[in-house]
Amino acid sequence: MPKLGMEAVRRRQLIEATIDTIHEVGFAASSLQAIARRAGVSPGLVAHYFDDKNGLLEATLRALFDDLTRDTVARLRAARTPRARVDAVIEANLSPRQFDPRLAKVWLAFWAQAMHVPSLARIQRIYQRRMLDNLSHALRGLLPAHRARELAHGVSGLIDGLWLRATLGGGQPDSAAARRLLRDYLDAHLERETADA
Amino acid sequence: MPKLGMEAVRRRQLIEATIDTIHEVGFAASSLQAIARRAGVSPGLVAHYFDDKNGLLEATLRALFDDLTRDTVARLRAARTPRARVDAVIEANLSPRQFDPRLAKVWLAFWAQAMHVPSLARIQRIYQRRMLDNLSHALRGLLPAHRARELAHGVSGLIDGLWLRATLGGGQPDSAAARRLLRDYLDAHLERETADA
Amino acid sequence: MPKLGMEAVRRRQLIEATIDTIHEVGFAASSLQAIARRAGVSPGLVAHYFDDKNGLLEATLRALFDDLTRDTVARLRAARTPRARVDAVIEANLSPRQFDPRLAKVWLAFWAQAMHVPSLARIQRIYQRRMLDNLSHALRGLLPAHRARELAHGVSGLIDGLWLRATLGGGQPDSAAARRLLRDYLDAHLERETADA
Amino acid sequence: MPKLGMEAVRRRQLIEATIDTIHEVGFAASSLQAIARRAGVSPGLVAHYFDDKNGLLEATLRALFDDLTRDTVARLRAARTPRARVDAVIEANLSPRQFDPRLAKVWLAFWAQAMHVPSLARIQRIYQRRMLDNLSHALRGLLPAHRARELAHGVSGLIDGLWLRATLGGGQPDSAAARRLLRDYLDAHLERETADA
DNA sequence: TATGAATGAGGATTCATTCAT
DNA sequence: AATGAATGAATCCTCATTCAT
Repeated sequence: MPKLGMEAVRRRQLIEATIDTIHEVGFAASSLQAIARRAGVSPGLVAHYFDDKNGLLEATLRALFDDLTRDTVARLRAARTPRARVDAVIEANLSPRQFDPRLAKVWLAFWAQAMHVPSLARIQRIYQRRMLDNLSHALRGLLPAHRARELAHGVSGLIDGLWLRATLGGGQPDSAAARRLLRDYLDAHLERETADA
Repeated sequence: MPKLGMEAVRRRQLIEATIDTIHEVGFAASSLQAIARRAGVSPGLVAHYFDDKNGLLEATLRALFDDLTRDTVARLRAARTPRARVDAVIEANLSPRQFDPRLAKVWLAFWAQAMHVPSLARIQRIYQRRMLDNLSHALRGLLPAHRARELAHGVSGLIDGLWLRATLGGGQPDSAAARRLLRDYLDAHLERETADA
Repeated sequence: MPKLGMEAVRRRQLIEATIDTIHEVGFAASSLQAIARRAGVSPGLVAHYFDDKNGLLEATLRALFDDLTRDTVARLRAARTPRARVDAVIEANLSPRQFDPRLAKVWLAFWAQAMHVPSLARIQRIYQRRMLDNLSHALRGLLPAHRARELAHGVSGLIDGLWLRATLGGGQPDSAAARRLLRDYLDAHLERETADA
Repeated sequence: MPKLGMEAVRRRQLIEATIDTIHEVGFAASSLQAIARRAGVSPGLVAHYFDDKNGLLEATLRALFDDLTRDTVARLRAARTPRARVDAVIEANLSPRQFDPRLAKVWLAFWAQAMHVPSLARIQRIYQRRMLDNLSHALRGLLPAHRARELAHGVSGLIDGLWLRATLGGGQPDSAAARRLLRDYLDAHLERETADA
């Protein structure tokens, strides 16, 4: 059975199984055995590819994160105006994909765990920082620096909060409603700033 | 020589120990033995007062929740205008107490766990629903019903999001900054609605 | 089932089971499960009384050591002359009990292990040092200090070597033969020293 | 591109890695993967050359043993008198090489293990028997047969005991001191036997 | 010849829970 | 009311071994 180049396949397989398992039984009940069974491999194989359970968890969070990053980067690259760049960040983070319970529950489980596992905390901080920076930078095309920074905090807070409530609450508000609320939020604040000037 | 009122004392003792333990080692590593040791009682005692581990966890979340509810109710009772009632909800949910890592981390751990434990999910849904209702109701004094509902979603999302980012991110933004952002958010939207009229 | 004061009983029970297990299957194959099964208790109980496997092993070696120490002390106390004190040490260390394969194999397994486990190495060093000191001290009643020290090295070496060969070799020489060889060794050297003078 | 004579190289490589590993982490912790890693080969290769772990261990002990045998034979061949032959055996078994911790610890680990592994026990018995025979034979040139046999037991016991204490005890007595003690032992006993006659 | 993939059993340990006292 | 003894299942992980390439 041992074919060459299995590594990439097996890693992907195990990461997907980890996501599915956490989704179904929760973080605390996600044992290596359960994950391996779902992936259709023996539990010992995890050590072969990820050293230990923590290695697998870290790789899984990183995979989620990289996926979101790729989406964000693609949307940013296509945006031509400051406002379009702000919208790009919002669209990426509140896309239907991010509201898919399979992924959303896993993200949340990792956020809770990150507070006690350094390797996860590192990834989490990068996520948080990057969203803020992307928004700040885009908003600086529309507002003075300190106002841009402040509004970036508001936007990222609203993004995460709406996503959190949807994830916890069983779908309300959904992706579309969340994006609408964010557009409103932006419109209200940008109009106001303009009026001030 | 059973002392009177021992029950309340012991229950409080164990709930506090649960909070401290989750705060320090995380949800997954919070064993009954660890909690009992911290409370200075034997592990068997948990069964006596809470049936089993889940009972203790549920009681702990409920204690956190009741505390927040009491604070909210008190502030609402003191409010005299619709806007003051909205502010009361915001103040309660973004008070420095809610930013205390000892409590915040535990809340978050419970939110993540709630998705897989019905008894916790029930409390979580009540929390989410109640905040929305309180805000909706207050805002209906200022806006048409459907706009009030929508703004309530925004406000509660922003509350939870700012709190989440602060909890995960090590204190930024803090309680005061979060409340300022919410006041801004309200001002911007209420001005706009008024201008529309 | 849980009676008070079980601790001493259980500890003894588990230590005896450890000795029997190492005797029968060797150190490397002595799993906690095997030991617990032989003691008639569940594997989890080991943690209750000895923290972990190492704690049990350490307690076992210490029990062997204390037993030998008690025997040695009793014999030394009864000895009235320097030569009698030397003989006491020899008798204790080469008594039939020390040639009992059940104990001898376990001692040897521990000596081998001690080189890699600090907690065992400490006990081993005390054993080695104490035999040497007891012999040196007794011989100083018969010889000048530096000769006493040297002869003590020879006697303790011969004690351990004869015991080792008997343990490894299936009984040859036995306790009686070993003690005879040591008497000869002492006689030859003491005569010689006296003749020198 | 299979190189010629690869077999001997690989076998030697693996045996050396086994010795180093046992020396560093002890017998119980010496896994095949650890040994293979140190040898710079894959774990599967062990099966190729030694069938299984036990085969590798047996080959390692045999290598140690053959080395000692070669040294002993060479010294015996050079000896011209009975006493010189006795000294040859002592010199070989108490040479500085035998006090090198790298080898000494491994010998001891094997002795302990031999009591439970027949293939090792066989080698161990040959070692023990051969030393005794070599000494007996040489001493029969100086003493009556039954006295020669008895003294041979003493000498071999003292050899093993001094070596054991040095190995366990961190260097005391060392090779030179041990050989001196054995010379003394022989002198004292031979003088005495001669005087008796 | 040699590798790396893969297994599955077995290791120590921890855990929630139960129960006699 | 409260304890400490005890269990047995489940945890993660490591191991010797096998096999296709």
